[in-house]
Amino acid sequence: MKDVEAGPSQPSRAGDDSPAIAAVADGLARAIHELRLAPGAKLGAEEIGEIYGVSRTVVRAALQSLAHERLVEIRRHRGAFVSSPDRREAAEVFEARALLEPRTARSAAERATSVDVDLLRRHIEAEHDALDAGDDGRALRLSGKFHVELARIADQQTIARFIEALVARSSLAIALYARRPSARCERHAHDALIGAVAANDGAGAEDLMRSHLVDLHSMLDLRASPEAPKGLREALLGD
Amino acid sequence: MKDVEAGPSQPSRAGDDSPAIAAVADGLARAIHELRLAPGAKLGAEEIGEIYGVSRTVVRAALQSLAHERLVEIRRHRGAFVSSPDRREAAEVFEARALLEPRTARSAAERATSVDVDLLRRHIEAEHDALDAGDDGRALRLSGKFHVELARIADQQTIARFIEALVARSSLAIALYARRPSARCERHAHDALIGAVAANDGAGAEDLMRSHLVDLHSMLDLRASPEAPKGLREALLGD
DNA sequence: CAGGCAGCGATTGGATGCAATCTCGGGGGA
DNA sequence: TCCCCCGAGATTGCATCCAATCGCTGCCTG
Repeated sequence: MKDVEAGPSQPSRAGDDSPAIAAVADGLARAIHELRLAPGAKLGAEEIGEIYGVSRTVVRAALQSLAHERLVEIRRHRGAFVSSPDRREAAEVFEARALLEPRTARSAAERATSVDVDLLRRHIEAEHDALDAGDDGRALRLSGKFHVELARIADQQTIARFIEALVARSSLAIALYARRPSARCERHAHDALIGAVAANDGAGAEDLMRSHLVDLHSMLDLRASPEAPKGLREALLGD
Repeated sequence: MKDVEAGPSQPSRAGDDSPAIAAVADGLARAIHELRLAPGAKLGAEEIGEIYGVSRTVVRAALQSLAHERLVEIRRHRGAFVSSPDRREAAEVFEARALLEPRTARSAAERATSVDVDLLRRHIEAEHDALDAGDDGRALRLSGKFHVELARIADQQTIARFIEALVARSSLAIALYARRPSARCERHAHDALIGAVAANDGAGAEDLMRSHLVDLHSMLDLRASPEAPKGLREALLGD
């Protein structure tokens, strides 16, 4: 399972940042992705540095890296916080995914070899295990990694990187705006996608991915107010 | 012209990095975008800090920001260099643009108001001026900004940011692999696009953008050898 | 004379220190 | 009683400083 955890490919920051910076950024990114760090949570530089045993310089670099991916938000002289995208941003993330992923899934299906399919199957297996174990956070992260892996099979590193960022932000959107915390429907969608990929059915994979994204999007409540502090009265009496 | 230079919107780093960092990163990005800094050029931290009157800390942050956009490449203990994408990466950039931009151009055309069209017209005008003045670098940068502006008119900040990064890397690809340095054909393409946008012709804008991107892509020589265009040095030192 | 290797200079990576700014709590005034 | 103002504490931003690593020059050896 560990091979699936780390993934056969971690180009996220391996080529760019220093190992120390990458380690901190990766740890934070994983925590955010698994929703162990909720949107809006404060990320104190000193505290993180103490946890990881590095100086604030390294933490700072890691936070800036994450800020560039819009995973954290840095406010001058205020510190870093886990990004909490408003409904508009969340909608934009899914619009971008709708543009990128279906065609990428088609390419992946057309190019996939048996080892690629095996990798995806192991991925799904780990995802199911996490779901059955009740570890929703890990299941969510693995579910996102599935999409990234698909883009990588499509042999599109650039797009894969975009999708990686979009998937991460999708986690935040799900955390904030999901109607139900259940991510169980992903199971079938990903299974079906693997089927199309294994059969090298490009068109099928494209369609499945499109509908899968529509499902994901419709699972969120992205209408109306971004913050919704309309009236104190309704806010307090309503719920 | 200055309004077009700076643009009505610079969300590039305004919200994220500190002003000093953003200034350095922006200056470097502009120089790279205008090809005043050739791919492979070394970016010494000390020198840049002296130029901008800031410490290496700030320069370092700016370089890391640019590295995250794949505009510069940081090699451990070796320094930062202007990224020189190989043909594969260049092709990927255009694949990604082909996925994102046509649909975005459609949305832009459908949503564009008269002020948006005016903005685009001023943009084109500045681009033509730069071309006539022989300032190919500025023309190239403005030409890219046109695409970003279109995405912004489409009201898609997330996609606009992706396109911004892709356009910047396209400049590098053009610098490395352009068959002819002429960017004159963009003139007509952008003019035609403005026409479709002004007429709120979404489908037309989408088609025009698609063919425009095909033209751009085919203007490059992305076949065969991944490297060794000029210096033995880079060819043998690899990647 | 060519190839390998050790020492040196230069540059980067990271940690610490100081100034600037924001948050939070208490006191005064309306 | 409520609101506004202000001072202390804490945190960030940036500059400076030290250590680690790389490239280069010169020497030695085969």
